[in-house]
Amino acid sequence: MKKLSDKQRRIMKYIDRFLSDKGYPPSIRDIQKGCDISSTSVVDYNLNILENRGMINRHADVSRGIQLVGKSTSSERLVDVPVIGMIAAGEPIPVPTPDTWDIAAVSDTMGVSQELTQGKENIYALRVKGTSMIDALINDGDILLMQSVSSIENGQMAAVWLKAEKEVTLKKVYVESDRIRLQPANSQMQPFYTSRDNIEIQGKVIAVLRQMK
Amino acid sequence: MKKLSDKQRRIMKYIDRFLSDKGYPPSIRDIQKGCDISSTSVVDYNLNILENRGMINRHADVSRGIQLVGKSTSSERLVDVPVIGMIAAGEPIPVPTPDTWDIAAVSDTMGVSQELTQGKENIYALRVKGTSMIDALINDGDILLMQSVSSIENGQMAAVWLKAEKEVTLKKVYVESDRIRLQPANSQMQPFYTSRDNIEIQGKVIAVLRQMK
DNA sequence: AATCATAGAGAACACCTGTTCTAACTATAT
DNA sequence: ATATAGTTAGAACAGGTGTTCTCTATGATT
Repeated sequence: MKKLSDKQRRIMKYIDRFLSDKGYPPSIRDIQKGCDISSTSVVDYNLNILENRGMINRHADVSRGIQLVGKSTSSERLVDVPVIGMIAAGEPIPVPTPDTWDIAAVSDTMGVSQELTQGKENIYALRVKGTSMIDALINDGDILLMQSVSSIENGQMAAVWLKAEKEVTLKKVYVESDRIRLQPANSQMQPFYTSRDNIEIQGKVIAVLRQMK
Repeated sequence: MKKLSDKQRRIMKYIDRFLSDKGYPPSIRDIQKGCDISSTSVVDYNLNILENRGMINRHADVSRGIQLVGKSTSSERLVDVPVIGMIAAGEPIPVPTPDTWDIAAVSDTMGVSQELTQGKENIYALRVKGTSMIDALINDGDILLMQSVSSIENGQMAAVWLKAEKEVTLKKVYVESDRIRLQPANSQMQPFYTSRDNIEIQGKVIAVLRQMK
């Protein structure tokens, strides 16, 4: 794929800015003026190239019928996730309640790109308190994106409640013939074994976010 | 504020669906057909009401010049960040070039919530290759959000190139009287000391993203 | 020098589209 | 019944807008 010309890049940029600025796409003549191009036909010419490259979609005979591909109309790329509480070693994690999913009823939410949630449903977030999950490469203050699920597949990272030990831990869960193997994310560390009825899956870990101060 | 009429609600819904469907706003006549309204003037009439109520913005004499208010802000909450390469222990990290910041010219980008970048400029992303940064609680496959800066403050996490050792490491950097202290994020681990002219700050770490499979 | 692909200029056409005007039709209150 | 405000119909106008056509310019290749 050949590189875009300078003019084509300017046009892409202009459409993008115009769109997020005004909420509707520019006309050919808007682009002409905005990018300082001499003729509408030149704009048309370059738009056709951009369409062939798959950068935009054009709708014939529709005024301002330009669509930026990949920019799936803004709001769908951002998901609001409820932050329902803390997670710490010694206490069970907060469980999502029915009105957790009603963003309007939740006090604390955070915006997350859909690339991160992969379009999954029933996502919530937890703040990590304490350094007890260092072995999962998770630090104090990190944020966990969790999915509320009834069961998980082998090898997936989950928040697991250990009944006997009365603590929650983040591990990759493997069901073996007669026991459960809990494997830390840090592969240098040893797995932990326990019985099937000592554990309770509290949620599946989708992603970890850490923000530096 | 009086309630919207049934027709006005239908129009709002139609504009919303049309917009997220096609990426550009509907014309008056699109709305007329889509909402089964008898005349363009009726559409115009109701659009004026919706504008007075602050539900939409209209731009005079601009075809498809309808803007849904409230929807425009969501795109501003998402930032597109260029992913400019890999980071591994034994090699210097890719350096942002002038056209790195031109999203249209970069092949790989990812959407990130502005809550994460805190509105900072000059943000780029790196994929982590290998497990050499376990001591910074960073795993293979993680994504680093970096900021291109000329200097950093004491205690901030940075990607540091160690000239003598010929490797890059992620540490909190402290300038002490006669030496540099590099402190791992994992507080259980020992700091590393080196001389001032053995290091080269390659970027400031803004955030870490980890996605589970 | 001749050829060809790529890019640009300018103008004109035909349709799209916002706007406006007039007239008629409700519904409610007087 | 009368008046008034709110809503609807239909048509027509003027300018916006995508498209197309012809001609020109540039630059690499033969």
